[in-house]
Amino acid sequence: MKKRRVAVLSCPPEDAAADLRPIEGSGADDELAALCKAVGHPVRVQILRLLARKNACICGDIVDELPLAQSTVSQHLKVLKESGLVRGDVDGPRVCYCIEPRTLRRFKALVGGL
Amino acid sequence: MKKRRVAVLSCPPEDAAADLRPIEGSGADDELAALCKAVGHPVRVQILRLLARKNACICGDIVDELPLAQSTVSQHLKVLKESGLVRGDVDGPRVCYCIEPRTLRRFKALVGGL
DNA sequence: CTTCTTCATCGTTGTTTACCGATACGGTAC
DNA sequence: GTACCGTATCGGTAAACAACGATGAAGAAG
Repeated sequence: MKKRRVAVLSCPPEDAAADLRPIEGSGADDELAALCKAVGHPVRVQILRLLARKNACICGDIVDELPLAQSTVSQHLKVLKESGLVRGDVDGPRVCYCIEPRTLRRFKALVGGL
Repeated sequence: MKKRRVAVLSCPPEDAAADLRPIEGSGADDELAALCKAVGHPVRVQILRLLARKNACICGDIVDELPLAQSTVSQHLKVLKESGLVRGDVDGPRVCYCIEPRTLRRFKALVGGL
C-alpha cells in the first residue's frame, strides 16, 4: 500500500526536428541492429508501450506495472536509454522517463527501409 | 576460385495475403520482441539487405559476401528462418533463401504501431 | 541533523549468444 | 558404387544477457 503521487510532469518539448540522418547504407545496418536489439525483449516492448500510452512520461510506476524486481526494471530502462529510444529526466528524487520521438521515428524509418 | 552457378531460382509466389493477424495487444509484444531480436544483429541485417537487393533469393553466396565462417552464417540464417522473416527452399544440393514478405510486412506494421 | 523515499549500481548466478572448426548429411556427377 | 559439393549440425569457448538481492547516493521531509 503506497500512496503515489501521480507524475504530472510532461517531457521537455523536444529540441529539434532535424534527424533524418545521413544515409541508410552500411552504418545504418549497425544502427538498425542496435535499435532492434534494444527492443528485442518483451519487457522492453511493454515498457515502450507503457510510455506511449501515458503520452506523458511516468516514473518508477513502471515497476508497479511489471512483475519484476526494481533493479531489473532499472536495467531494462538503462538499455532503452542507451539505445536513445527513451530519455530519463530527473525530477527531484524520482526520474521521469519518456519516449524520445526522434529516435523512434528514426527506428521506424530504418525498419520501413527494409 | 570456385565457379558458381548463379542461382536463377525465384521464390514460390507466396501462398496468400492474409496475415493481418488478430491484435496488437499483449501477445503482440512478444511477437514484436521476437522479430526485433532476430534483426538485432548487424550481420543479420546485412543478410536481410542482401536478400532484398537480389530481389530473388540467393544461396550460400551469402557466405561469400560475409567475412564469417560458413557455419556461422548458417546459424544466422537459422535464426532468421525461425523468426519467419526468411524462408529456405531446398534446390537440389543447395538452398535458396529469400525474404518472407508476409512476416516482413507484419514486422513493419508492429513497429509502426509503436 | 536523521529518516524515508526513489532510483541506480554492484556482485552473483544461470542462461543464452556468437563464433569457430570438425563432422555428418543429402545430392549430383562420375 | 565412390568422390565431391553445398549445408546443417555438433562440441566447445568466451562473452553477453537477464534476473535477483543488497548496497549506495541524492532529495524531500521530519
